[in-house]
Amino acid sequence: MTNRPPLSRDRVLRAAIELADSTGIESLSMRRLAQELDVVPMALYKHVANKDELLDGMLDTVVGAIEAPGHDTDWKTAVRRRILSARQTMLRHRWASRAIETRQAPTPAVLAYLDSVIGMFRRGGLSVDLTHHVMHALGSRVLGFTQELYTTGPQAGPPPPELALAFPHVAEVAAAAAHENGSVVGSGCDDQFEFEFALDLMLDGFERLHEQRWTPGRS
Amino acid sequence: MTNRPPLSRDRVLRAAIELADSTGIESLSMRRLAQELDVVPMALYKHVANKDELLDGMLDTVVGAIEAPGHDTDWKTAVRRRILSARQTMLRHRWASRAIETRQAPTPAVLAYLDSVIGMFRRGGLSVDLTHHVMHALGSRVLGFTQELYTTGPQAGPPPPELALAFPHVAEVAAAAAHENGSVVGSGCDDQFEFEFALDLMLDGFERLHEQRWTPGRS
DNA sequence: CTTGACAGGTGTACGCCGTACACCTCACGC
DNA sequence: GCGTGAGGTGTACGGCGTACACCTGTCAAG
Repeated sequence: MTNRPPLSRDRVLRAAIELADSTGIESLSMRRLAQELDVVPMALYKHVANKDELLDGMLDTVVGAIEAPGHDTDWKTAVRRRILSARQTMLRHRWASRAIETRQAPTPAVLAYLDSVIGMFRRGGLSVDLTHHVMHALGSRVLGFTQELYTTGPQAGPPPPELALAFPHVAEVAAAAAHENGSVVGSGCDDQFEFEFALDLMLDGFERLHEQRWTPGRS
Repeated sequence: MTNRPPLSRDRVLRAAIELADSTGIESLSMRRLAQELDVVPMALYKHVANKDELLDGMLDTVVGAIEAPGHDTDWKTAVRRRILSARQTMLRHRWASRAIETRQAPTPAVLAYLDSVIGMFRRGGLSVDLTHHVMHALGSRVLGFTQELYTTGPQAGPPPPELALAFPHVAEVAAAAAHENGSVVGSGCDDQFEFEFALDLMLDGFERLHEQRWTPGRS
């Protein structure tokens, strides 16, 4: 009827992100999104496979937009900058953190982001083992919010080779995790160990702050 | 028809938890739950107000079941035990962590649990300020998983008095947070500060581990 | 014993959701 | 001129939460 611009996967994703930003992820429905695009609901399915795939696409778009800082400093401030940058992105799209946790498998953009952060630790000289546990300790704080990111799915021990090429740092850490505990088969990391690693790290930090009479003025 | 035991709020909650445990929270519907209880869907509404209230009830039930350890040790091991105990509970009900994050207001049982953990820090001598930031740093790790627990809702500055009576430690920390930043009105804590506090705490911990050549053998 | 109130289970119906499937339309290469 | 395929449409189905009117059995008051 009206002369509206033709749909495209990109336009669909963009509109979906905008809609989720403004009205919340829970009220993002295919029908509502179609209406926003002045189109019949089924038209969307010519551009995204289904709602899950739509969410994956939205997530990949926003995570892919996290800006990467330069590598011109020490690993600690580089990581700090990258994570705070991720946080800014996540604050702009508050539905994203929940959506990431809900997905069962990380999207390529999330994997790429993790790979880049792991790379920072490795370039800083941290061992593969330490880097692995450090990532668990950060949890989803690495993405600018807080929650368990590495769900212990039934993934096999060794990573498939094509993943190793695309995300070398992820693959390296995953391989080390598979070796560290005795069995080659199995989920690869000891959840309980990771949890206690992070917990003790924080409790030790709290204790240190307490002993040195920490006050809000200076961390 | 058959002589089945009469419904009750408790039986409904119990069945809902069992169903969520076995088939996942996403496939827990009022209709499915009613069918499990051999009852017509609308019968449930005589015992729970609606699905949200059902979820709150389920959450309160499982969080209320976290066992409280004795106070016969230092604060650090006491907190450690309590959190690991919470983790065991959360692992038994894997839907619970996601559900807690989804709720907008913490249920009474969650508040009571937070209050007890805050009490441990305070009894250990940590200042109100430090305790406040420490709770933010722990995030939802304090409940045995990882994610942001203290959503920055539009809550007013000073806590209502009845809350102060029921959860004195929560109230104390909330009051301190309201004072710490200049304005009495407003959300009470500086999200960015809390995030960086926790992030730096962990990065400092990582650095310390790296410098002392940490290996998986000993934390 | 009658009655009437009330707690608790029922049946129907509405508006939302995701999406399968058949269809229409129209630009474009042959 | 015509097939073909990309892209938008219309209808329909099964599932969801739940409003609302209804029925039924229990039990205290009269």
